Amino acid sequence: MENKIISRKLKLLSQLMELHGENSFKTKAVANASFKLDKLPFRIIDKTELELSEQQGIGKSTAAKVWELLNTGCIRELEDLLSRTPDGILEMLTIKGLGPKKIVIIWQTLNIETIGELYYACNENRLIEAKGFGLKTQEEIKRAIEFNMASQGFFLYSQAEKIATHVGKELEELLPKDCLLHITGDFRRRVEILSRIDFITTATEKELLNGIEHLASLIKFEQKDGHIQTIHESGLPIYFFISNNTTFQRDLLISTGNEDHLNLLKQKLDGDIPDGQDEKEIYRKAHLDFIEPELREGLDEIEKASHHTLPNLINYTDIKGTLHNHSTWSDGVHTLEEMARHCKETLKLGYLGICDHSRTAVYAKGLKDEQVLQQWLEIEELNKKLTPFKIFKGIESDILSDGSLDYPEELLKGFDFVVASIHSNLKMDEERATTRLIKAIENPYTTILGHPTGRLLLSRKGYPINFKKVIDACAANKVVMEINANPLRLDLDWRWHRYALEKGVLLSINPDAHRTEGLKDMYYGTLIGRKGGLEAVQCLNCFSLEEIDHYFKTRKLL
DNA sequence: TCCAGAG
DNA sequence: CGGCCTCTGGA
Repeated sequence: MENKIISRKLKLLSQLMELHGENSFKTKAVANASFKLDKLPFRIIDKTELELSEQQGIGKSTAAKVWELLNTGCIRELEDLLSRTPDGILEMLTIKGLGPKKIVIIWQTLNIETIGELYYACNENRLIEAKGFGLKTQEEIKRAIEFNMASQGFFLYSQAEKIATHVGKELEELLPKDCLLHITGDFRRRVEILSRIDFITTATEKELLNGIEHLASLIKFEQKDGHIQTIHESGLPIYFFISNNTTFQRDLLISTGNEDHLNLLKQKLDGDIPDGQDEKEIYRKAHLDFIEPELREGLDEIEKASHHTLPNLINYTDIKGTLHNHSTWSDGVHTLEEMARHCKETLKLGYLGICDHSRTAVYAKGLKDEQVLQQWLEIEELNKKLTPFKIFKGIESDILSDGSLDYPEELLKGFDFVVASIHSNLKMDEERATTRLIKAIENPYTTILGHPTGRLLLSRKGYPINFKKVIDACAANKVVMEINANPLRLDLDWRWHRYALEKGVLLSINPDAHRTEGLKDMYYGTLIGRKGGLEAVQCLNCFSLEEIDHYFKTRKLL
């Protein structure tokens, strides 16, 4: 990913050089080299240094040639040019529809240097003045910019978590020992995408400011009424709310929110929210059971808390195994054995479901029919070696456009379980996408419906589906729904967990891991499952090895 | 991932 | 009209 962006940048820079009338041989050399870089494993350590690896079948001579091209003077000129190139120009590369060539044209003819100016030009109908741009392209670019703006300023929970942990730890050291510092706000409620992080503290404003000033990662700060606003170097705003020892628990609860939840809570209390020893006591004063922060969304949680029917939320330690993972058989990074040993030895899990891509997914080296049989042999061998740990024979079978799975029945029969998911033809309307999914759900060999909407948070909207119909179909056909635990997906969305659970649908927290480290993503899946109200007993991979083995076997007999 | 085809 | 750039969709 990063490689691609860098090589596109190099391409852009070489275009710019051409326009600036630099030595054309060198320009060509750089253009050539940067073109080849698309295919090379490389990494820029700083602006002047490239690291070329000899692995992955790239010959030494090719590597050396590229290295030389980029090292003999070209880099210096590039660097020079880079310093003269407005930041906005490079940023334009992030807009869909704009590559190096087009950006240079826009820059040269319209003198546009930032995305803002570009957007403005689109609105003023000026972009069509540039050669090669028509009304249609102008509209496309405008739409692309709008999409970028909409997702800009938002961060994935997983990204925010890294920042929050880091800042929290560092700041704790800088504040007086007896100070409380607690994460709060949307983050505490485990909202999947965030526009800022909130902390609350009992430190005084002076102590807090002093601490913040010593944190190099917080680039600017502003004092507001009752809180301090800062911006982390990543661009994520961090707010610090100042509380005190007497009202801390109440302030924590209020800053955690959300607004709907607080309003419902106030109704229960006939007025304002009181203070307490801890949040539990505050809820008790409202005659409510303690409500976990992730459930505080103003949905049915207050109701349930008053009837003592809140779910007993799942914990990460409830997870007994993992389903839906990839290996080197398809597009994974680690071998089946490495994945299995990691599960068994490092994560102490009882089983691993391996679900490499199926034959339609050529792009992901999907398994051909006979490869499936070979993989089964390897699984059987490994199972002997690793017992009592067990690898389940699974497959992530593509749901074709008409809703069918892409292996013949005789082969599907042989799997312990089948994850069915959509990877192609994502642009269906709601009706067609829904019937496509339902047909796959009705397939007797489908055990789990994989990432139901195909969304990628902050970058791709999923295909539109009728959630109720899809969930009902899963209930009717005893199909488990995946909570894809990849922090970019978290799909099924937590807002639909309750409905699915009420219908008796089991959920499964699946990491969709393509490498051993990816298995940890089940942590994010657990958090979002908690937010959705998931209990361990309703989660397929919280089943013990014996239970899940039995589940797969009896399910197939039905 | 790669290629043909469209805009 | 051909060539060019970039995106899309199918395999």
